[in-house]
Amino acid sequence: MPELPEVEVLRLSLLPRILEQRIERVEIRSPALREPFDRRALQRLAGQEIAWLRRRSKYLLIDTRPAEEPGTGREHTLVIHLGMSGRLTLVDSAKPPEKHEHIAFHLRSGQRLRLVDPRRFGLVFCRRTEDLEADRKFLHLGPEPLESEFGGHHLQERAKNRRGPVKTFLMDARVVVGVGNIYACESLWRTRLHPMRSVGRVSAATWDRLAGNVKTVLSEAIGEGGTTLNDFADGEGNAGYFQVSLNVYGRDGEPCLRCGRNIRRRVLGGRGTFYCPGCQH
DNA sequence: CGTAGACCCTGCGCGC
DNA sequence: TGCGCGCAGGGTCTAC
Repeated sequence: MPELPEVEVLRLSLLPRILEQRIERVEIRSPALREPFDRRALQRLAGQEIAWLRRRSKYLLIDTRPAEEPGTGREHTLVIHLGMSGRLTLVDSAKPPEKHEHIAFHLRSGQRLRLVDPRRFGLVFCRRTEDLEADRKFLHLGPEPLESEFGGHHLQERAKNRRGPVKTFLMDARVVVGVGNIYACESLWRTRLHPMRSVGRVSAATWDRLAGNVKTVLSEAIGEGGTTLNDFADGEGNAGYFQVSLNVYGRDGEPCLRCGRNIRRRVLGGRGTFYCPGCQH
């Protein structure tokens, strides 16, 4: 479900609704997602209040602080990754749990923030806020694509001494974070760049255009509330609209909107890859 | 070191 | 209506 825009949309929708809320109780309903829940660490969030919401890569970061005695250095951060099928929504606490509801944070408002994730590729853990950056999950991540440090020059530098198709490269979180399968396909289409093109045979000008298109596609998707294919929803359960703006993803066999040739699908790095054989080179 | 492939898991839509 | 198959927006680990 979620690439960077979906997580950002979720962050923005949840922020005004849970900020300053006290977490009264942590309800762990399953033993594990992608990794086992650390119950003790997660239970430390009970009694904390939500200080801010951040996003790094496709991780949603919920910063908390002690509801009493603030500034004592006991700030914790709840880290949530939605995997492929995760949905994080705010519902009334009286509402009965849904199938695959693995964890819920009961708030003072009488609502609970719950994670529903059928495929269980998601991840939830808790860290001291000050230890977060050093965590293995974050240590080797590339820059945020919407920050100024990301651009054509960065891509070109990282492509040195590397081989392989440009699409796989673009989806490598050590190169740049947040670009998943949908937005990689869309960015390459806009750049007229073939997903199989070797990274060693991409010009500086093309790296520039690609980086620019990554920024454009992601920004537009955030503006449209994300892409809802099956199940994405923001914190209130609202679907996104960017799927109507998709130019190649999922359009296998349909004519290219730019040149009319039929869009093709092939598997690259184990993922369905959509491109136009007529105008992507 | 970088790269390719397997794997984790459930649900859905399709063809038969 | 039911069954089996292929497919799915992510990341990590292993073998080479």
